[in-house]
Amino acid sequence: MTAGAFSLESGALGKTLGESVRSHLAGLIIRGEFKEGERLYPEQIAARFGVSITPVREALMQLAAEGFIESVQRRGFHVRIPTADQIRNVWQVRQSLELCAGEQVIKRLKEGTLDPHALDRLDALQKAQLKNTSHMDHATKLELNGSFHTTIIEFAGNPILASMYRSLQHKVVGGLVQSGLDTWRSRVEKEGQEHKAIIDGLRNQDYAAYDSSVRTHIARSLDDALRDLATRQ
Amino acid sequence: MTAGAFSLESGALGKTLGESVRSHLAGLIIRGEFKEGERLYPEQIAARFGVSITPVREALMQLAAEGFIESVQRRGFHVRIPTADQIRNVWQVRQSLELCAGEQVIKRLKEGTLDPHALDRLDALQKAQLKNTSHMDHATKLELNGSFHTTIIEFAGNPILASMYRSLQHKVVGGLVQSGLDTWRSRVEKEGQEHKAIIDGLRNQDYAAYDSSVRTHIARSLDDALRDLATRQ
DNA sequence: AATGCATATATTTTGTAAATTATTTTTTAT
DNA sequence: ATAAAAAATAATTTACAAAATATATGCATT
Repeated sequence: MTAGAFSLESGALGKTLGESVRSHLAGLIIRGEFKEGERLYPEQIAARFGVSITPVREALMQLAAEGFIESVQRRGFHVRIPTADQIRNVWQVRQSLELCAGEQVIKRLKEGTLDPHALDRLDALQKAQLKNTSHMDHATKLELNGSFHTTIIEFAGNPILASMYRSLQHKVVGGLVQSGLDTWRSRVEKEGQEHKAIIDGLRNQDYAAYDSSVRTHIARSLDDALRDLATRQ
Repeated sequence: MTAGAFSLESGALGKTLGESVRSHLAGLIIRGEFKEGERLYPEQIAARFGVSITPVREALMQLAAEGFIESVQRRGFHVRIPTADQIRNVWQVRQSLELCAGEQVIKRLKEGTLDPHALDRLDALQKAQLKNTSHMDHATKLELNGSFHTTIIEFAGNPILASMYRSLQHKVVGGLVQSGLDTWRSRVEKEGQEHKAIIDGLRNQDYAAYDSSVRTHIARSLDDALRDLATRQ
């Protein structure tokens, strides 16, 4: 009877309260609303959202399982601060999964399970990235960049691979840093060329070419990520 | 079946109740105590363990996040029934991660970060697998088999890779089937040879050889897994 | 007087029980 | 036989209680 008294905005359609809290918090973390290493107090969050502690706790544990935040026994939840080694490790696995995806995409192209026109979406993404970089906020730029890789992963047609890749991305959201615009612009150029090489590898169904362009791209991307991390300190 | 008391306190030092319940349940699932697709009722489990529902729910959600079981909104928790496609997908990612690990292990051997004697542990595991297969229960056999691959993953020195590999293994525990002893014996022979080839690839620091022996092994292993699945229906 | 240890207190996490909400099944009426 | 309504079942959430940890305070010792 006292139902619907709370005002936890946005699509709470058939979702549980814990789920709503989870997606809200994930959004806040991605937007960098919390400082790195900041502790998240269930009680405060509960008060902020106008719900009790249980669903908040549920959400926090879920986020910890997904790698968004870190949970220490009896010592609460903290926003992850990835170390250089962790970033290297994530990039290493990322490379492995992207190689796996490409191998699969090429296989599917060859056996006709995947329409070659699907690759046009990659072209579109690559071009969208090259223009309009100035009036985009950090989150959008990162999202656009991420979409390119996520799309390739999706084309592999392996949901388990996709979910693994996603959870990998979550592990570093706390470490993504706002780079200066000048830095960004030169990066976009390189990234554009590298992405183009990756698309070509897929389109020509040439795994060797795909393999080497992915490795080049990942290596450069790792360098940038490590540089960003060092800048923050 | 016996509604006897489960001693959760055993060695529960520093662990929370939810954690104890989680590991107990994980053990039960691995041992095949639950039927495939069986629904897990929090209330029943709580009664069985003599605790309240909250820690049980916590454990179930944790297990769902790890891929042990499946959770459907408002419809409870179920033991996963992997489909043939899911098994294929898992094996595909498994292969990718094992290739990544091997590449890293060889790199570490070359740069001297990993002692070549570490590989002796793989020899030991391989030999242990070949003998004493008759008086081992299913779980032990699977564990021994799994250890071989897990050890290689560990040698890569990438905790994130290791945790991904682990969660991948969880995704199929519900689908592991008790094979007949005769079937098993012939399998062990093949597996032994394949594992030997994999070790050789690493020891010779020959990635191409490692790559092809892993692919051969995974392909054969996938065939067996799919055959097991088909046997059950 | 300063430092280290021990105890006490306050804060936070974890666990319980009960209430609420959603879903499924059964019953009843058309 | 079908559809609607009510009851039963089970998941979710809340509020409250307990357990555990960190922090602060005080006393003793050097």
